[in-house]
Amino acid sequence: MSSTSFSIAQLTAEFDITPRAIRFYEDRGLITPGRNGNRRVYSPRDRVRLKLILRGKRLGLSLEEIREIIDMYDTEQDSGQAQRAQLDLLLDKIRKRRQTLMAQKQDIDVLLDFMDRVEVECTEALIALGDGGKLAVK
DNA sequence: CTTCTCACA
DNA sequence: TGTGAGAA
Repeated sequence: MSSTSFSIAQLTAEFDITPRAIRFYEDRGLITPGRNGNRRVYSPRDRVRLKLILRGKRLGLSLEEIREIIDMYDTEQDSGQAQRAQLDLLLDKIRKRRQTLMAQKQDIDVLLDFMDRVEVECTEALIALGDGGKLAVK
C-alpha cells in the first residue's frame, strides 16, 4: 500500500516543489520523516504537515510561524482546547499579515501618486526645452 | 533515484 | 527561503 508512506520524489511530484525544499523544511524542524536506511520515508502525517506548510507559505507566513502552528496540530490529540488554540493562533497570524499587507498597499499608493506628479513634471520640463520630442515622430 | 555539504543571493 | 554544484 503506497498510501502508508511516501518517497521524497512522490511528494515533490504531488506538490510541485523540489526535494531540496522538502529537506530544507526538515532542516528547519517543520517535518521529521522516518528513515529506511538513509532514505527519507514520509508518513501520511508528514504529508499533511507539508500541505499545511505550503498553505502557510501562501498566506505569507514565515517558516517559523508555520512551525508554531502545525506543531500544535500534533498536540491536538486531546482535541478541543488545543484545536481552539491552534485556530486562534492562525487567525492571529492572518490578521497581522493583513495589517502588513495593508500598510504596504498604502505605501504603494503613495508612491504611485508621487510617480504621477514627477512624470508630469518631467514632461512639462521637456516641452519647456522647446520641443515635444516624443510627439515629433518624424 | 537519493544523500550530504559548501557556497551564495 | 531557498538554489546550484559536486561527490558519493
